[in-house]
Amino acid sequence: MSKLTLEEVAKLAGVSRATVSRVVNKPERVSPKYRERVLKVIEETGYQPNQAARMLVSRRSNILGLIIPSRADLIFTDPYFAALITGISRACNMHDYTLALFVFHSQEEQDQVYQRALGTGLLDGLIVTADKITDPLIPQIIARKIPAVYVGRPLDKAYTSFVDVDNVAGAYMAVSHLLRLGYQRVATITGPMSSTTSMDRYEGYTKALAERDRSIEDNLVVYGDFTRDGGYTAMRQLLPHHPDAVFVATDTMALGAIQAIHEANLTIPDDIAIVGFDDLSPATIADPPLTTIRQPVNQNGMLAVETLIDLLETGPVPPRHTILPTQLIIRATCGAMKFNNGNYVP
Amino acid sequence: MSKLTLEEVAKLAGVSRATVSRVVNKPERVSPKYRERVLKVIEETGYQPNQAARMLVSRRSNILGLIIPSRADLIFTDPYFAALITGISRACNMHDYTLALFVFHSQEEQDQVYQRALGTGLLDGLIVTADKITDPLIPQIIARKIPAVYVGRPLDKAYTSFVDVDNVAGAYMAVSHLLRLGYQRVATITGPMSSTTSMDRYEGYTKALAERDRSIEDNLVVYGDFTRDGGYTAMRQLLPHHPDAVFVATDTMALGAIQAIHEANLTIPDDIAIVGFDDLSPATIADPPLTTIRQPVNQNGMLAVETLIDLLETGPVPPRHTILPTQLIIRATCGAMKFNNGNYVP
DNA sequence: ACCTTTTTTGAGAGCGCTCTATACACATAT
DNA sequence: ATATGTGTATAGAGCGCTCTCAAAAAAGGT
Repeated sequence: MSKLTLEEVAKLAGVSRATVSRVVNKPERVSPKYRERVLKVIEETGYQPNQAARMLVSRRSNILGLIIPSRADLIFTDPYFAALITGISRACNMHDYTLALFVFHSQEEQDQVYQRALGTGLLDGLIVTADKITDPLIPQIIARKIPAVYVGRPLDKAYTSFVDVDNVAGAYMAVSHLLRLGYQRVATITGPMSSTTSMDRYEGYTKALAERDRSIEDNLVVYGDFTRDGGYTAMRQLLPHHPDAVFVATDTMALGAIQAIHEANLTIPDDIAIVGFDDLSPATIADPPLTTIRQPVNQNGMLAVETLIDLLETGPVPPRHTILPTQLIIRATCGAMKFNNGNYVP
Repeated sequence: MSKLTLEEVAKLAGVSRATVSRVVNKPERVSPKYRERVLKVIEETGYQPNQAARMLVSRRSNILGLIIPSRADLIFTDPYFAALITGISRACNMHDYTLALFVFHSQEEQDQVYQRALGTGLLDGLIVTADKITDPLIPQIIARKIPAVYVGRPLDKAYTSFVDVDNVAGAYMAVSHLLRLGYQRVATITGPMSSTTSMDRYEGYTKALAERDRSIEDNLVVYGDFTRDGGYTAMRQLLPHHPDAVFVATDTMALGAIQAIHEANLTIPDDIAIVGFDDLSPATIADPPLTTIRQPVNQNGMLAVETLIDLLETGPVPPRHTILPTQLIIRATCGAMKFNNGNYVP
């Protein structure tokens, strides 16, 4: 059996190459008679067009790249990325795009990986998690005019499209909830301040306090690093300053904080109340179950892909920004339940 | 600035297209004089060859596909896959291959995803997690003669290359350890028996018992599903039959089992001892810390990639099988520590 | 100095596809 | 009967690269 090409199929169907191409790409533009005949041959031979040839002329690969500029070992253990990748891959499947994954495991790998992702013209577009605001990646993407959508707000709004959740509002909601419940010394464990996500959540914290004329006490603000261990360490720093409630910027860190609180023989929420952020698996596994801010991570991922595909198909357009809402999920760690027979009415 | 092609670079360097191509691909076959000149132009212009054109003629894409035939939501929350993907992506980076990810979220998506992965000729080769032994994927891959390496032993050894850990030996080690410590009623929570991994671990369990002339008690064998909840449910089924030790086929399930034991107001290891399998994050997070079998997941992933690349470069060769060893990691749940002032000497 | 061998360069074909421009039916209008 | 239009098929160019093969240049031998 000779190599199965368009040419071959055309010969077998007794039509020209172009006709077969049309049957494959825009079947409605071929008369039913020929279309049937060609489809039959395709069916029989199991013909599938060569991607490379197709890419070469059409300049489209139907491959999207996902770049996650964080250390790979952190990425895959973090339930946030798990949910995000799930959403992204799902949307890719839905739209018949293939997903290529770009992560690096060391600083040295970074350049080489970026090169591969940006340089080869292999990818139609890029989804980038806008993790570190100083990452050299974003300027490169802009300079090369590669279609990209960021997950999370990058600093540069003018030249970038992104999808994000309303972190400020979410954090504000969390802290307001604690204040409303009467807590006096509301602390926060933030993420690394090199990410806009952390910045925004911190802003929500300050906003909620400011709105009630509370001042920010420096001792009650500790910087974490998004990991469980980081949350643990941060909480231990916080304990000597006797917070009666803590807004922890991620559920994963909250898990560490809870451990630190338990080890100090304090109870949650009676001695210290906790509100987290994310509402992913750690929130329900936590003991007691975590009051938290739910963010639609999965949906965010899907939306990023859909935005990107839209950008791809409609050509250069002004950057598009989508902000999804968050939601307060009340469980046991904020203490709201105990005020009202286990039913909290805001 | 006109389109940056080989042609263009050749013109700027005052050489032929072929020479530039040679500089890019096999620089040692070009005289230093020309090589320098061409490299300089490449440097200045930032030229990068078009992947599509390259693929078309060389029939190589430098893209590997990773197919994980499990529900996507399970994959990304499972620390096993986290470690595996980390290893795989790392090896891909090292060898300058791009990784494309193929997962599906529903049964309907499956076919379409397989089609995309197998049909388009886009991929040089495939890494497949040999999860479900009945998956239609493997026969398809064999039929199409697509270079592939499986992670985990597939049923068909004759036509497949794979890397795996020695699950039989690992499980045997775990159960022997428990028996040596004197436990009388050693139960097991297995994985789903549709996977060779689960089959092998169960075989190790039976082998250890048989070797000591213990019979397998049906009540002490419960089938789990690799999830934490599954482990919890399985343990609750087991409790009425009073096991004094349990070999749980994965750490994640062990987490659920531990929860069930605690809820029954039993203590670990005094009332029931536990040995897990994997030694990934759940093992150290567990309370008490989990005695388990360490398997080199990360390394396994890297090895899979390296085997595949080797296959790709050396052409059709007989299938290659690699089995990595496992290791017993003694922590608190097996009770070994308490026999000897916290120091276990086997 | 000339011929042979070896190394290096260049010309040209062609990978499999898409797409534009052109040719060709066939139906309808003149 | 010829002109006009409409839909549909084909011819042919070309996407950017690699690779073979022949030509040219350099090196070595007598």
